[in-house]
Amino acid sequence: MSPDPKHVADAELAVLEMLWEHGAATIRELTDRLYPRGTTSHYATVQKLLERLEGKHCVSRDRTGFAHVFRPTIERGDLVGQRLQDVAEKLCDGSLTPLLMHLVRSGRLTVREREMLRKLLEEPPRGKQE
Amino acid sequence: MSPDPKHVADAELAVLEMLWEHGAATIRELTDRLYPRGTTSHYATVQKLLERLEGKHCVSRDRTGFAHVFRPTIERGDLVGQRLQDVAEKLCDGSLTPLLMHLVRSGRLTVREREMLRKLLEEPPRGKQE
DNA sequence: TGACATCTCAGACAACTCGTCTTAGAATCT
DNA sequence: AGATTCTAAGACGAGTTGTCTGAGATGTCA
Repeated sequence: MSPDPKHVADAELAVLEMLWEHGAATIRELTDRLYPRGTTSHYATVQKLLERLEGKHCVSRDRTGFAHVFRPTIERGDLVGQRLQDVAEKLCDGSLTPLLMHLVRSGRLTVREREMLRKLLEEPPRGKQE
Repeated sequence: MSPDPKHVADAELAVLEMLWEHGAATIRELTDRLYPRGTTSHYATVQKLLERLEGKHCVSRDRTGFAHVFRPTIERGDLVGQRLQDVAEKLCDGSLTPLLMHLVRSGRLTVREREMLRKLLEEPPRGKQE
């Protein structure tokens, strides 16, 4: 569906974080948060970043009002999944297994986290069959 | 100690893959593998990629012979770890746990992978081995 | 020994990304 | 009307990436 999951740059991500936190916001609101005491330039920067995020289908733009209102169209988890997939494709022939191995081995999980993971693994057998 | 884990680009990665596969090789050998029927330009390309990989401390160069011999100084797993850490830092406040959670929850794992993960979670009671 | 092949080294080059910034003009407010 | 705030369009420098050129050193061989 989404034709091209393009990479989200750092400054773009900072804007996205703000949107995740607030749900919806105008350029002005985002600028005030990201660059307190921000100048016209900063405003334009946020504007450009949002334009690019829109092009990457990461935010939606409501053009009905005077000032457009932006909303995130993806969640943090989506981005995480996309990046993990990237790593797997570039380094592991597309397989997520090596990532799993690495995470479990060097992720240094607490007892609590291990327990939670074990529970997660019991529940849904709705993975791919293969 | 390693001052800057710089990002390894795609073409550089292709060279690294060859080195992982063969252990050690000259520019000529790598060029012949990567660009069969390669021209002088391709040779120079591989040369430049190796130079950059050396700068990123991903390969070592043996200058004793006429033709230098290159060897990988990192493994695939190191690169995987580095990239996972990148994702964690950019998106999850530096913690690797959310990545693991995401993999388990997102249903992209095969039954086989879930089984492996379950086993991994049983085994080591605590701590890292060395 | 001289011709020639192969190597290293240094750097140019275009395309692209990224964060920033300027300008022009339209819509809104007081 | 005049000042403010918005959108839209694009320029800009810096950095990365993959490719390529040329010069000069070192090797091989008739």
